[in-house]
Formats: sequence, structure tokens, C-alpha cells
Amino acid sequence: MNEREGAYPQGKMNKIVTINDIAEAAGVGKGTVDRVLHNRGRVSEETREKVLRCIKELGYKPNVAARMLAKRNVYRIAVVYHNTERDFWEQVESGISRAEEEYRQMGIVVDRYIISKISIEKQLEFIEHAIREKYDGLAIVPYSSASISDALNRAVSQGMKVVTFNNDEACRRLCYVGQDSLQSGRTAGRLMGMIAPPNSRYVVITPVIEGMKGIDQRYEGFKEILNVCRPDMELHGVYNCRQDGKQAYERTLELLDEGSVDAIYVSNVVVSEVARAVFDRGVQHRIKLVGHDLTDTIKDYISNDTIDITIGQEPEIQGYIAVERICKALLQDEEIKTDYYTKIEVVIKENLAYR
Amino acid sequence: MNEREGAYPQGKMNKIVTINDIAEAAGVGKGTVDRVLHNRGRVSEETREKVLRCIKELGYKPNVAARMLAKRNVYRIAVVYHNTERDFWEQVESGISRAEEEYRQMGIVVDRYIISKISIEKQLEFIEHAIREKYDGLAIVPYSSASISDALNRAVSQGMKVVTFNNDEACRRLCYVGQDSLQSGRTAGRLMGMIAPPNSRYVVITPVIEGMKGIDQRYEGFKEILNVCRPDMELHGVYNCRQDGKQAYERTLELLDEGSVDAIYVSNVVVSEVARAVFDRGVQHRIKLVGHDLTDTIKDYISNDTIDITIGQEPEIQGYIAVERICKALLQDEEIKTDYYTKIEVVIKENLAYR
DNA sequence: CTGAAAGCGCTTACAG
DNA sequence: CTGAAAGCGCTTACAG
Repeated sequence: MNEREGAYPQGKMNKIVTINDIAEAAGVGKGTVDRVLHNRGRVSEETREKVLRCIKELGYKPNVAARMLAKRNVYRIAVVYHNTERDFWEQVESGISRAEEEYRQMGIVVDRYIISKISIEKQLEFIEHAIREKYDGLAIVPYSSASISDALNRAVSQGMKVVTFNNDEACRRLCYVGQDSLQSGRTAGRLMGMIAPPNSRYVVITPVIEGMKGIDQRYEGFKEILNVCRPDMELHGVYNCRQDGKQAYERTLELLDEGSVDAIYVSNVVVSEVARAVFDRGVQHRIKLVGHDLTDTIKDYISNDTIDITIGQEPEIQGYIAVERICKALLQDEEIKTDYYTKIEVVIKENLAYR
Repeated sequence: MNEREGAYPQGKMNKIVTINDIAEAAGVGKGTVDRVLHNRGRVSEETREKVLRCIKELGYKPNVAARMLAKRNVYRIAVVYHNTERDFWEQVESGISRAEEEYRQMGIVVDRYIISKISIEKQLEFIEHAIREKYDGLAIVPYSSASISDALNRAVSQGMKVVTFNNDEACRRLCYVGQDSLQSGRTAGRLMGMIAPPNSRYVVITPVIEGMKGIDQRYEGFKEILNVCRPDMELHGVYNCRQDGKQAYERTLELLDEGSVDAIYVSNVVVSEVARAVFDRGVQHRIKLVGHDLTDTIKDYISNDTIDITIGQEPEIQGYIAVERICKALLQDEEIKTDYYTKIEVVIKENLAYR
């Protein structure tokens, strides 16, 4: 902001400084400038310092487009995830595709390794494959297992750029991209606390997914907040179910037929099946329903007032950023090591279309 | 997604198709290919069709990096806005800066024309200036006035790429970038309806800002929803105030001292001043407070439970996209004419840090 | 209407 | 350790 109130900016033609200008100013060839720029060595300390000084003085910024053009190597990235909860993972996939298209021109190829059933062994096999094939990057939804951590660390040791997304696992990866599950559960807890009538009886329905710890953390966060802000509410029960949702549907029907529940919290996308049960029993205006994620089905149940609030986690962004981070680490010299937490999106009927 | 379950993708080395390949396949020079690619004319219909066919058959995609490099022209974009509500507009500014940095390398220069007090005359003057100076693009927060519309249309006629942001005004601009005010008000209405206790008495505080119609629309949306979903709630009054917030603070103190209010809706960033009054009177746990926007001050009042919910409008994104859309129109051939509606973000204490 | 040449800013072998 | 040359894919004058 170099403007003053009402003043007309000067069209200062500050000429762009190129690598040629630096070479000239330092009295060396541009190959040499390139070497110091990227620490490729083979430069005497003396000329190195001279070049560095010129770079600073002239305020040189590398031209990314030119670099992309000149670099001719092809990088390969492997993306490993599963597609249970199909509606959800399709959104992740569209983010991956978007990054893929954007970086294809820069010589990056992405291969997908998709599992249709969570399996530590299968994932391990994929990681080993990526190591053997010498992939340059790996974006993965890691399962909780020491063997997975080990394998990922070996990949990193080999120079592979590894990013975890959607679920995290302790290892020497570049960074994690995804939601803060605990906080997202807390958000759900606060919202439930805001909307549930006094003395509500509530249940929690939470799927068990082997190897993914995020789901449990959501419930932890939910419980923590609700217990504090709504001591009047009474927990009727916590029900586990399988990921497919059929169990959740049946269970909800039973609960509704018992007639002793006013509010339901579902810790992931399975909320769509719970909503179906609520809708089928025609009690959507009596039951407060809070869940996670946003698929087409969930949108429908928000639109018809069955689901009150759902918490989104920007799945498309997760896929996009996971791949982009690797691309940047590969293409540019700077590696971004800070985790990327996606937004905790609160979605109700009115803002459904604006996200 | 061309993968199969468990299958290992083929590292198909699909060679990238360049303009040279097209020229060769069509038996012409690459200058000719370039001409048909960008409809620069001076190509016989016959060769044009031949080239077009090759482009389609070989699946040619232009290399953006190469184009950027080769294009040597410098484009200038004028950005016109005001910085009343400083905290808010600083966020917009940071988005503008981000786009500026990203596109500087591609030869785009952005000049800012910032007004510190809304004035149709002053804005008109800036538009005329931009026309005279033959700016290539204009991003503007237009005020409601026929003279502004006229001037913008003249700019468009001259070939200038015009984008409106944050506030819209009927004219032949490329597109609008900003929030859907009506819907954002509806969202606020629904949320207030969710959290206000039965039979609450509420007030609405809404700043009057000459030339900006978005604010009024928010209240329209709020009213529409709340009237339907909470007929039990009683409107105690609607208060206008000046943008600076001092009035809003005083008014709120009076209302609180009268003691007949349970809930307050504030239609923009002035909610921070209303919150200050609520906090100063120590009644934050009794008063439900819903507002708009998210500044540091507002964050503080959410953190200490004074503001229950605020609705964000992605100001940083507004600044970024407004400039980016113009850059794309200038640099690429495709003009994106669809409006960009920013997210209607629901912010509470728990998801404050994750957005 | 059309093609060959030069150049954008950088990187990559290659020859010293 | 260092420089000159060629080339990335495209656009821009220029000469036919």
C-alpha cells in the first residue's frame, strides 16, 4: 500500500531484474548465477558472495514461468487413499484432479492408488511400491500402524516428498493437510449446546473405522464442550456402527421408536443414514440432528430440515493442497513444512449453497 | 480417475503436444498456428480449419508458462475502494496484494485508488482518470448511482476489463465478486432463531452507508427468516447508526440500561462496538448477539463469549479474486463472466481459528 | 495470407 | 571453478 488518499499512483516502470542483470552486475556468466541461486556448489566463495550481494542489491526475484519452461524433468507423485464413503472421497478426488491439471504443464504426473476397503497391509504394499518405483512425491491418508510409520520414514529417507492428508500419523512427513478433528468435534458440541432444548436427552452415533483415529477425536471434542455448556442434557447412549451406514439407520429407527431421544450427534458422513431414519419416521421437526461432512444426500436432508447443522472439512481443498504442497516442494526450492488445517465449516440450510 | 482397484498405474509417457507439433502436423509455420489459436485473423479459412483439426486431434493444450514468458506487454489495473472500517478493508487489501505479487511476474501492475470517506463524486473522478489513463483493468467497489454505472459502462466500451467487488452495481462489468448479502442476512436470521430463548425481545442495529445497498439487504434477509421461524420473538426496534460505531455503542448502552432486550442483531462490522457496550455492562451471558464480519476486535469478543455468532464474507478472497479475474481476462483469452459469491461463513468460538 | 527469425528468463549439458 | 551455447514453448515484429 504505497498510496496516499486521493493521490494518483505513479506508473513507475521499475524494470524487472533478470538473471542476466545479475550476471552482468557481478561480472560473471549466468550459469554461475544459477549455481549460487540453487546452491549447486562448484562456485568459489569469493564469486559466490559477489553474486549474492548483487542479487540482494538489485532485488532480484526469480521468474517462475521461465524456470518451469527451462526445467525439463518429469516428476511423479503417488496419491494413496481409499474410497469408502464414496460421496466424500469424490470431493477429495476432484481437488486432486484440479492440482493435477494445474501442474501437468510443469511436468508433474500423478498416479492414484485407491483402496476400496481399509487395509493396512494393502497400504503398506503401495508405499513399498512407491519406494521401489522411486516416486518423487507421495500424498497419503495414512492408517495408524507402526509399520506404516516406518515405511513412510523410509520413503522420506530416500528423498521422497511425503505429505499426509485427511488423517495423520507420526512420521517425518513434510506436513499434514486436513481438519483438526478434536476442534471440529468441539464446534459440533457447542452448536448442539446452542440448539438443543432444555433437558434434552441425546445419543451419539459414531462409526468405528480401523486405522483412522480422527473420528474418535471428534467425539472427544464434542463431549468436552457439551458437558461444560449443557449440564442439563442427558446422554442416553453412545452407539458404534459400521462405516456403511446400514447399521446406523437401523439403530436410529430403534431409538426413535423407543421415543426417548431429542437430539442426535453423528461423528461423520454417516449422518446421512441417520437422517434418512429420522425422515422416514417423520420426526424431523422434533429431533435436533448435528453431523459432519457435506454430500449431496446430506444437502438434501439439510434442505428438508432433517439435519439442523453439519460440519464441513473442505475435502476438495484437502486433495488439492496435499498435491500442491508436494509440487511446490519439487518445483521450487522452498518446502512448506507447516501443517495446513482446513476450515471447520458450519453449514445450515441458508448458507448451503454459498461455500 | 483412470485407476482400478489395486492396479498399478502405467507410467504412460504421453508426450506433451506443443505448438510445434501442431505446425508440423498441419504443414504450416507456428506463427500461423498462433494466429488461429488467438483468432488474430489473416489466415485463410482452409488452413484455419486444417490447423483447428490438428489441434483437436492431437489434444493440444497451450503452455501457460511459455506464453507468459513470450508476452512482453505490461498491463495496468486500477483498484478503487474505500477504507472506512479499517480492520475490514485491510483484509481485502491483503488479498489484493497477494494477487498483485502472484501476477507481477506476468507483467501486471496494480495501482490503488483508496478513498477514506465514501463519495460518489470522488469515485467518479477516479473512474474518469482510469479511462483517460487507459488502464487495462478496473476492480471497483461501486457506489449506487446512475453516474457511476454510466462511467463504468464507458470504461467497458473502451475495452477495459471491469470487475465489481464487495458491492455490486448494474453495468456491463465482467462479473461481481463478493457476498450474497440477502442470503447472508437470512443465515444470520436462522442462527438467531436457533439460539434465542423463547419469547425473546430483540433489536436490530444497522448502519446507514450511502451508496452501499448490501447492508440493507442483510436486514431484509434476516427479517424474512426470523419472522417465519420465530413468531414468538418480539421486535423491540430497529436502530440506524453511523458507520463509525460510536453511535452504536451509545445506543446499545441505553438499550441495555432500559433492560428490555434479550437479543441483538447487528448487520455489519459495527457489531464490535455493540459488543463493547454489552461487555462493559457485563451482560454478555444474558444477551444473544449475532453480527457480521471478523476483525481482531470481533475475535476478542467471540473469545470472551460476548458475541455468539458472526457471519464472515471472506474479505481476503474478495480482494484476491477481483484482481485475479481481471488478470485472467487480460492474460488468457477466456473471460470468466460468472459472478463469484464468497462463502457465508458461520463463526463461533470453537472454529474461530480454523478458517 | 504466411513463414522464418529473434527473444522472453531460466536451466542444462558441455567444454574448458 | 567458470562461461558460452542450446533449448524449453510461445509471441512478436518483419519480410515476403
